[in-house]
Amino acid sequence: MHPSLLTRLRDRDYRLTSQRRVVAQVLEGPNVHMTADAVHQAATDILPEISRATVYSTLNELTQMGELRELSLDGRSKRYDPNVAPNHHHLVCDGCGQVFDVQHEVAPPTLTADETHCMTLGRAEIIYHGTCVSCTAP
Amino acid sequence: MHPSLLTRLRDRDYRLTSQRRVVAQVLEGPNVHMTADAVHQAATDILPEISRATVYSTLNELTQMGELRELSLDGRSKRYDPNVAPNHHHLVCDGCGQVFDVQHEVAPPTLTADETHCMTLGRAEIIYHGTCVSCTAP
DNA sequence: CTTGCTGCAAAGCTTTTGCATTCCT
DNA sequence: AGGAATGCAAAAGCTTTGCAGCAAG
Repeated sequence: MHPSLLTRLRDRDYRLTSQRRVVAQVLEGPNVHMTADAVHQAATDILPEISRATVYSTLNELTQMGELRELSLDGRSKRYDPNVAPNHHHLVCDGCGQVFDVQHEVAPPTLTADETHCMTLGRAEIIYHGTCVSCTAP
Repeated sequence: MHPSLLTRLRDRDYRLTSQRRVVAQVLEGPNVHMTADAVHQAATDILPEISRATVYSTLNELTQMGELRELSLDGRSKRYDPNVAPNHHHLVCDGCGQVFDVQHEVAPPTLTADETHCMTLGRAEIIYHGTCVSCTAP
């Protein structure tokens, strides 16, 4: 099992203010893919005076540090994933936007030399699109 | 070779007004992944009085019809791809946002029964992240 | 005549920014 | 005290919407 987000942050030299701790706390757990707004709402329940700007800037810092992964799944708002394991992908309901983790053993097909267009390659993510049961019947 | 977007639209019963024709024209060609704003700008060069709202609504309709694919690659603005072939994926520069097509022979790994979470599966898209040559050296 | 498309402007949602204040060592 | 983090409010970027006018069958 991988260490939790909060544990990882303590192990780095990252100043854990109460606001930052609450943001990390809210993002803790498996299969968590919250929008910035959802994080702010959940954080507000614990720490009522936390501001939107702080939530946004914390999310951006953690993403920058590699402790969160930013997901652009639907063109609306970004989602934040505390699971940064490799070969970890997503299944999205195109109806309601709900997200499930998909953990594979194998990596996606590699690119041939001319397919890379001289770019330095980073990770490859797979987005599986689908429709969940609630969104099927109208 | 697949028929072009404009050809496909003519073959359906889609009313081709001058505005819609210009939008389709601008999106014609290989390796095209424009934002709505880019489409509007390019369209304005041809048809100066075309409005933003019309461009947006046309893009949404064509996406709905399955003639365009909406790409959420970077959490900023959506991009529109006239190439709707299967096993067609994307390589994105995380620096400048430029996009290249990637055409594979094989499909991504399939999901096991419990991985689908009872969802009806649609397409699977792979996003390869990387850094292009211009974005490498600071 | 009737339906649908367009343009304009306004509103909506998400995210970022500037600046004064507060917090923490 | 001094540097960093926070909150507030304003601004910025992207997209949708309501409505009046126009075009086309």
